[in-house]
Amino acid sequence: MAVLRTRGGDAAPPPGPPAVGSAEDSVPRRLLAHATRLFAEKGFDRTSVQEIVHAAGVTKGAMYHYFDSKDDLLAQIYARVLRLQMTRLEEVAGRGGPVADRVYAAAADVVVTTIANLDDAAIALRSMHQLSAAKQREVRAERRRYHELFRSLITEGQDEGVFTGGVPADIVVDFYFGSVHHLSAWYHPGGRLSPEEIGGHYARLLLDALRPDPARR
Amino acid sequence: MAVLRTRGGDAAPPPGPPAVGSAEDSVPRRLLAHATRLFAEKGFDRTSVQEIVHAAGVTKGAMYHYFDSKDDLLAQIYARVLRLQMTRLEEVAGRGGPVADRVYAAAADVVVTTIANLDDAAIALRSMHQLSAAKQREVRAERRRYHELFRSLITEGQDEGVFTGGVPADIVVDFYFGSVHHLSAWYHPGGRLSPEEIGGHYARLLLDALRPDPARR
Amino acid sequence: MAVLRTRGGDAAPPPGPPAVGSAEDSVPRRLLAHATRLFAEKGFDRTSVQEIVHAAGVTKGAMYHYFDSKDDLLAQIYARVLRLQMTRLEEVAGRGGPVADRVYAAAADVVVTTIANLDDAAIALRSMHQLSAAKQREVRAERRRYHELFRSLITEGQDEGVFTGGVPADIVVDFYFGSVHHLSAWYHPGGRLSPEEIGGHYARLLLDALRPDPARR
Amino acid sequence: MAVLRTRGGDAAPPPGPPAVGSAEDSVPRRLLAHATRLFAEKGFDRTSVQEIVHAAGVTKGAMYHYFDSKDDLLAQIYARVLRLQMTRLEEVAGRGGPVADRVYAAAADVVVTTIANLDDAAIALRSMHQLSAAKQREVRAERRRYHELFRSLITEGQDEGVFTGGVPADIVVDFYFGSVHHLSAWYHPGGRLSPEEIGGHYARLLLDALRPDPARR
DNA sequence: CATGAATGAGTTTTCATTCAT
DNA sequence: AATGAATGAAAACTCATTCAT
Repeated sequence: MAVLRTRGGDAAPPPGPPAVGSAEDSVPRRLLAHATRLFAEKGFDRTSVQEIVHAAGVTKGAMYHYFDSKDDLLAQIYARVLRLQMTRLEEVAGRGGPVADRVYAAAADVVVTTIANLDDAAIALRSMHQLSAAKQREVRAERRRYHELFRSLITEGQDEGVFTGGVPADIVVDFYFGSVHHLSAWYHPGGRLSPEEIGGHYARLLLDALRPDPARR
Repeated sequence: MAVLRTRGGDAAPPPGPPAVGSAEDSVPRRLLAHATRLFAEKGFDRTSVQEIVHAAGVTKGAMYHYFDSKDDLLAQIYARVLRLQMTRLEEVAGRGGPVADRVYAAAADVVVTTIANLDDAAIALRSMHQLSAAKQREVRAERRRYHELFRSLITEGQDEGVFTGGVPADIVVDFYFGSVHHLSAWYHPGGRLSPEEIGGHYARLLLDALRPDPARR
Repeated sequence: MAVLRTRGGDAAPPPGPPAVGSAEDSVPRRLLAHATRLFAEKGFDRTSVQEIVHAAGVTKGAMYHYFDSKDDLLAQIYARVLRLQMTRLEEVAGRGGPVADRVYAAAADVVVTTIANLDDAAIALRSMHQLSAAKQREVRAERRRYHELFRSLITEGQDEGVFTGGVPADIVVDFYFGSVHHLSAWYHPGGRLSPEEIGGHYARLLLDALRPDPARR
Repeated sequence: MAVLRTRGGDAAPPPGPPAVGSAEDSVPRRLLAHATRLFAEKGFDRTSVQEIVHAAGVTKGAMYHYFDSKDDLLAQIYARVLRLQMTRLEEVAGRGGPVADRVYAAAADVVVTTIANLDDAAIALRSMHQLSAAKQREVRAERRRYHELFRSLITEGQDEGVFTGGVPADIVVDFYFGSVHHLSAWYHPGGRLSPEEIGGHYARLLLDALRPDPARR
C-alpha cells in the first residue's frame, strides 16, 4: 500500500546545485540504509522496528507511513540488490569478445560488487526465509533469471568447447554462487587482499575449473 | 547447569521395554531432533520453545531440565555437527596415498555428509549469529581448526607441485566451503543428481581448479 | 469548530456543472454517507478514519476540514436520524382522528422509516456509547422528547379508555421501541415481508396488546 | 488452544467445606467476571486487555495462559449466557399446563433472567459483531435454536386457537425479543418497578397482543 | 480548500524463563 | 523428573489527530 513516492515532477526544484544530499537523506532512504545495516549486523528477526526508527531518527509512525511493514523494508532491500546485480551481469554478458573473457569478467565483477555491498549480501544470505511466501517467490524468480543468464554463458562456452562439458552448467552456477554468497561470512574490509584481487582469484578458480581436460576426452 | 547425560553405553539396560528404542527416543534426543528440524525449517528466532516441546511431546519444564536455554539447544546442535564433520575430515586426511586423492575424497565426502545432514547445514548457514558471543567464538575456533586441516592438504599439494600455487590456499578453502555451505539453499532430496554425484562434481571442480597450468608457470 | 454548511436552498447555484449533482455529492455529504455505511457494517471503533476518507475519495485533511473529529461524524449521523424520526412522529401525532388511529399510524411509520434507514438504526443500536458524554446527554434528551410524545399518545388513549390502563405507558413505550430498534438485527432487504407489512404487523401487535380487557376491569 | 481446565478429578480436594469461594475466585473466573463488567460498561472495543487484567489483578501473560485472545473472552461470555437462557426456556417449555401459561411463564422469566444478567444482555446487544465470523455463526445457530423453541410455543397456541393467527409466529418472536434485548438500554437497578413486575407487564403485553380478536375472524 | 508527512500514545499478542509443587 | 501457572519485557502495528504548505 505505502509507496515510495518521489515528489511530483511539477514542483519547482530549489535553485542551485541538485539537492543530492537532501535526496539521499530523505526519511525513507535513511530508513532503508539503517535497516540494511542492522539487518546485516544482527539479522532480521533480532532487529526491532524500534531500533531501526531510532537509528534513522524518526518515529514508528513515520516508518509505517512509507513502508507497509517490517517485511516490506526487507523486500525493498532485496529488490534493490537484485536489480543492481542483474544490471551489472547484463552489461558484462552483453559485451562482445570470447566467452571465456565474458565469464571471467562477470565472475570477477560479481565478487567485487558483492564485497562493495557486503551488508546486502549478508542479508540475502540469511534472511530470505523471513520474507512472505509471495515475496520469496518473486525474489526466487528474479534470482533464477540471474542464474539463467550466467548459466547461458557457461553453456555457450561448453558448446564452443572452450569449457569442459564434464560438469552440468547449473551445478557450476550453484557452485560458484555459493562461494560468492559466502563472501559475507568471512570477508573483512581491510584484509590482506583487495576486493579486486579476491575477484581475480575467484574468477581464476572458476575458469580453471572449467578448462577442458585433454586427458579426459 | 543442566547437562545432557547420555546413558553410559556399557551400563546394563533397565529391564522392561527394549532399551534401544528408549535410548534413541530419550527426551533430550527427541528435543534435539525436533529443534533441529524446526530451526532448519523456520529459523531459530521464528521457532518458539513451545513449538519444540509440543513437537517432542514434552512440557517446557522438561526441556529446561535438560537444557539451559533455547540457545543451549542451538549450541548443542552446532557442537554435534562440528564434531561430526571434524571426525570425518580427520579420517580422510589421515589416509595415505597421493594428496590429490585425499583432497578429492575429503571434498566429495563433505558434500555427501552435508547433504545427509541438510537441516544442520541450513542451521549452520543462517543461525550462527543467534549464538551467544562466547559460543560463537567456540564455534568459530572449531571451524577454524577444520579449515586449517583442509588448508594444510591444499598447501601440501601446492608444495608438491601437484596443485597450482597461483591462488592462496585459504582463498581456495573459503571458495570451496562457500559452495558446500550453500548446498542447503538449493539442494532438494530427490533431485536429478544423487548426493554422491554432486559430491563428485564438486570435488572434480575443485581439483580441476587446482590443476597446475603449464602455460602459466 | 468545523461546521457542516449546507448550501442555502435559495441561493443561486454557481454557474458551470449542474448544481444538484454537486450538492448531493458534496464532500461532507459523501463523507457522512460512507461513514454511515461503514459504521453500520463494522461498528464505529472498527472503522478507521482512513477507511472512511478512502471510501469517500478524499484525504484526511479534507475530512478534518469539515468535521471536528471522528466522533463528530457519528454525532452528526445521530442528529440527522433523530431529527428525521422526530419530524415524522410530530407529523403523525398532529393529525386529527381517533387516538388509536394515530398510534397505529405512528407505530407502523416508525417501523417503515427504520427499515428505510437500517444503517442508521444499526448505528443507533450499537454505537451510542462511543459518543462523548455531552453528546450522549443531548441524544438521550432528544430521544426522551421523542418517547414523551409517543407516550402522550398512549396515555391519551388510556385516559379515553380505548387502551388498557393495566400497563404503565412508559413500559409500553420501551416495550415497543425495543422491538423497533431491534429490526436492524434481523431484517434483511428482500425478505418475505415488505417493510409495510412488517410495520402493519408490529402496529397491530401493539394495538392488540393495548386493547382493554373487558374481563380484567 | 487454551482451555479452561478444571483440576484433574483425581487430585485430593482439600478437606473441609467445598472451596466454593476459592473456585469462584480462580484467575479465569475473575478475568471473565471483570471482562463482562467492562465490556458491558464501555463496549468490547473500548475495553483494553490491559484494563481487564488490571481489574482482575493479574498480568497479561496470565490471561493469555487461560484464554486464546480477547475475542475468546467474549466468546466464552456469550457461550455462558446462551447456555443459561436455553436451559431456562427448556425448563419452562417442558412444564405441563395450558400453552398460554407456558408462554406467559417463559416470557416473564426471560425478562427477569435478562435483568439479573444485565451486563451479559448489554454485551449480547452490542458486541456480537466483534466476534470472529466462525463464532458468530455458532452464536447465531444457538440463538436460532432458542427462537425456534419459543416460536414453537406460539404456533402451538395458534393451532389450538388460543392465540391469534393474524401475525406470523416468527414476527411475534422477533417482536418480543427485541423488547427483551432492549431492557439493558433503559433498565436501571432500583427503578420504580421490580424485575418481576416488569416481567409481568412484558408477558402481559405479549399475551394480550396474541389474544384472538373475535371481531376479526 | 486540501494535502500528506509526521507524531506518539495506544493496541493485542508472543515468548523465554522461573518456580512452587 | 516433570508440571503448568505465572511473569514481565518486548514485539509489530494502528490510529486519530496536527500542521506546514
